[in-house]
Amino acid sequence: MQDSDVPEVRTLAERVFNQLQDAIVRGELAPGTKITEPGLAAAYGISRGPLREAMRRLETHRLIERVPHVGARVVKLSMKELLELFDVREAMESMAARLAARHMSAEEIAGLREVLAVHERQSDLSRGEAYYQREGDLDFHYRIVLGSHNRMLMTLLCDDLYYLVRLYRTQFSASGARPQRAFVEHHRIVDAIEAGDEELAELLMRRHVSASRENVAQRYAAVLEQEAETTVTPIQRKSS
Amino acid sequence: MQDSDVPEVRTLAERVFNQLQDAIVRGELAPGTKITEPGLAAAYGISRGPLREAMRRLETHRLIERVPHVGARVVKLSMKELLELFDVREAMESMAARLAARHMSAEEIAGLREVLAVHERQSDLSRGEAYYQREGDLDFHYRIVLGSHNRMLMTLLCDDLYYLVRLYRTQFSASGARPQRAFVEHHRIVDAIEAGDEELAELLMRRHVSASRENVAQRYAAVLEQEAETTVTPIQRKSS
DNA sequence: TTTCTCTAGATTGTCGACAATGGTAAGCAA
DNA sequence: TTGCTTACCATTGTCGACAATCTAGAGAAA
Repeated sequence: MQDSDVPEVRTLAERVFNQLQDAIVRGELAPGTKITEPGLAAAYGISRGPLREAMRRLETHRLIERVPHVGARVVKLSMKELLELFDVREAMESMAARLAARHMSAEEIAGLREVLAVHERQSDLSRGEAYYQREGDLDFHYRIVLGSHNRMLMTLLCDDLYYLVRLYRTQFSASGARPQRAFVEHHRIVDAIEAGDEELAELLMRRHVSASRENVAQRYAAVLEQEAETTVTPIQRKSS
Repeated sequence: MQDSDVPEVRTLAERVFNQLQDAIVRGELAPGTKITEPGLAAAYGISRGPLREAMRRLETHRLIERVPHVGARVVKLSMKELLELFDVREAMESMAARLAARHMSAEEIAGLREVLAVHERQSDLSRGEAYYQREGDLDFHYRIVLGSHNRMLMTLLCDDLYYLVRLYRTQFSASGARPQRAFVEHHRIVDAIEAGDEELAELLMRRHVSASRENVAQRYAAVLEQEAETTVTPIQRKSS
């Protein structure tokens, strides 16, 4: 309550890191944009010292890529990397679901159910609006990871990978596109967790992530096909 | 061959980061040691700028812990965190084994077999000497991760977690303590990979890591019991 | 004797300037 | 015209100094 304009972050570098992270994830800094230290330092009104620290943190979060003595640029995400990300998520989130089934308290499970209810209500209100749904989806996965009570898993997934997931979603502007199926799967996962059935929770989460992956891969193949039709004669528009 | 004294690393910060990483993993910097920036900067003969960058990288690798305006200290590892690490490894390495069974080339598999052969030979020479064996063990897991052909998995496991694994091994000075069983399991895993049997490779790797975890947990319980006997009267040796 | 406060020291955060490296484009030769 | 050389400029890497913050210890009051 008392941290309205009192800086809740203790250091300049941290504040700038958060701002930059937000700007990148929201797409305000386009992928591939070159980042120059004096430029950004001036833009945010700070020195290059804290800015470099913020950039270093962005690099470890894989939001920018740096090469020594050359510079940094916002990550340009490839479909190959997106599919890699799904494999990692499948491995870690299925483990998280297993641990959640083992460790989650009744209160945590109730909170999880609440998230699903809110999720469902909003989806009723705006069926085509994917934004809330996606945030709700991330919220769901987020809470299960927290329920694993495994701090290392939490850090890896919530602090590192989920920002990448959001970035992918904005860059490919790809909605989940399978809302009702995801609903059902989410509920089944919570059921398994509540029953304390570790094996089932793990299996269901694994299928859930895997299905998302297949969905993305399929749509990607479709896009590729479409692009192949429109770019069979790319020479004619090579240069002006 | 030509990089004898020509710096293979492009920047001071990177070199110091590597040196510090080594010092911590080898135990030269004891866990819990307070890190002061002026002190280390003087020790390595560099300014605080590059040193802070190196420390930031160490922090993201979880080798040191920092709190703003207070300072940094070498991580003090708890058994709870070690067990958490095993859970994460189980999740990611089993996925790596699955992908390795799908993607590894004949050359890579041959190299993997070679590692096992060297491993076995050294173990014959010095049965009690756990050092080579452990390095060989890490080499084995390392190569399977590489065989997954998943860059994100490689970064997460090889660049981040494996340094922690080494740190745990030096801090707890705990050898694997189940050499012959690990041998057999390693061979079975390679067999499954060579056969392209994804499911089996994943399952075997999962059991392999899980068995390691149980081994550690069991020995930890034994240590706890032993400590309970010897530390019922801890006051007498409180200070010198 | 114990506890609280306050001061002093040290440490971290931030800044501006200098040195080193890489990219770029102009100029020259073939 | 094309290819290479070279000089310039922008950007990154590094350094030392100042400001903000925290910790420890001395001293006073209960």
